[in-house]
Amino acid sequence: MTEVRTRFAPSPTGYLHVGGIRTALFGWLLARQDDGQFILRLEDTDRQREVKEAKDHIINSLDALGLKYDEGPNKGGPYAPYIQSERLDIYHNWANKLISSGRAYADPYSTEEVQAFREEAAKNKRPFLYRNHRPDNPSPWDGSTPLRFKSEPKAYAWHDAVMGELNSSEEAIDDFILVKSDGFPTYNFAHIVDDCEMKITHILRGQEFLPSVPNYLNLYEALGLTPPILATLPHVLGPDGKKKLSKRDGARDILDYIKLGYLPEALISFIATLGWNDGSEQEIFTRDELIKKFSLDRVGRAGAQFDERRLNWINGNLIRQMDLNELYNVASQYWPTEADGFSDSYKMEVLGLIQERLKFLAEIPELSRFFFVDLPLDPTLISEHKQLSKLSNAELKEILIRVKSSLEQSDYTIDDITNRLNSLLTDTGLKPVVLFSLIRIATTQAPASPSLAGSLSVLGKDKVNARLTDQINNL
RNA sequence: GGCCUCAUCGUCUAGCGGCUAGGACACUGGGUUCUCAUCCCAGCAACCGGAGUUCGAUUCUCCGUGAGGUCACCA
Repeated sequence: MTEVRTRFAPSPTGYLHVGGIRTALFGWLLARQDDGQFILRLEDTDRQREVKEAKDHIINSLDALGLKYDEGPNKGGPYAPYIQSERLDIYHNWANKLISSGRAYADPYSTEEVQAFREEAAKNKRPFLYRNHRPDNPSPWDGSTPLRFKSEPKAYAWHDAVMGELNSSEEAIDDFILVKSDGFPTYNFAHIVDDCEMKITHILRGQEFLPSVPNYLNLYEALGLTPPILATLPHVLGPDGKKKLSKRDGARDILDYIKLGYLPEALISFIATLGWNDGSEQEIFTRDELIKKFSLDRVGRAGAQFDERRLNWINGNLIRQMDLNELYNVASQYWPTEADGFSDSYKMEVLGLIQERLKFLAEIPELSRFFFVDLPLDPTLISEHKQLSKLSNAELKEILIRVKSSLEQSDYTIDDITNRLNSLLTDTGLKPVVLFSLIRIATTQAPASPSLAGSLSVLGKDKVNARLTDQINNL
């Protein structure tokens, strides 16, 4: 058995979204689990749509997710170059083979003429097939016109590693363009040549290519090649649950998720389980588990809707499981500017308190700001509180004064603060909802915060005192 | 319109002839001395329709229906 060689072959026309990454991930998993090779190949044969920065952006995206490729641009390998625009002579060699075997010919028609054929077919409600207009005696190809494949229409039945047994009728076969008049090959031609040259064993790609597969099979035959294993991945659907996820409809750049503080491991697990599972009731998989367990025949055949809420759950789950030091390291760029100048140990304590409520790292500022800066007094926190609003300012003030005098004597360990809070509860006879809510509001001025004793302990005596005083003076 | 693919809770899915159709996310209710969150418990919620095969169909077959994809000198 030859080693597994999979490839991810995006065209550098923009960023990568969840759908594209999933194709890359599955190929990567296949290669890793078999100790094979994962290849990145850039399919830049459309010079109009090419975006300059896209190449680096794609490479950065794979890198951010830890999907390292063994061969590809910036890396090299035994079948370099891995950028199609640098392989033009290879495609022309293969094209010449087809010309000599009589399986390719110069397209004699202008774009307008072909368009006219197409419209005529549409008017007659007939499917348009270029081969119905195939010229009898085409002139030799001089490269100034498209080179077309001379197809041999027939029905096909083939096996797809995901979809199972597929078949097509001869209407699916047509004379498609191999080489464009600008000398660049089409995807339809170039990918077949490259996959052969690069010894690719599995082709993974989206469902949108399914209607073209019969044409590819026809071309493989004309070239005398055995097709690799074909695997068609169903689309990842957008939020509406119907159409495939697309940049046009606002699909997010995968790097945006990274910037928001989604962990690569969470993204990997989430994306892998979009259409795949191992049959057990496990919900989250580590990278190693995926490598061990992934298989194409357990990939679902229906499109899967992309649901960010599930991603949030996975990410929050992994954040909670992380060791605090480890979390602190990955969180370093997410602190609010107000945190500048605070010590690592202080920030680490803050992080420890908010860890369990983070869904993604970019939430750190809103959840932690009051630990670093005194927020302005917000009277509505009291006036709109269903219990506190019943008390007069004088009563509130009296309670806070007692709190303050007790806490002034605390050593500010969590245990001591907890004990003092409990004593205050019995001494004042107040219900927890009244006493604790008041203290929390006075010391944070935030609608939500971590546990009271923990927050007070981290804030420290000076800040707590000052904030209590401020609240008392403004009642 | 032709060709192709798909179809289980709102969402991701398990199921590969016999199950009270399972799990998770989300949602709702309750508990954990304040809030938000975590955690625990409970609840809500699905086999697109119709034939056929079979003792028995979510599962197999066919026909519908619905959804999507594709019919480029884009990939």
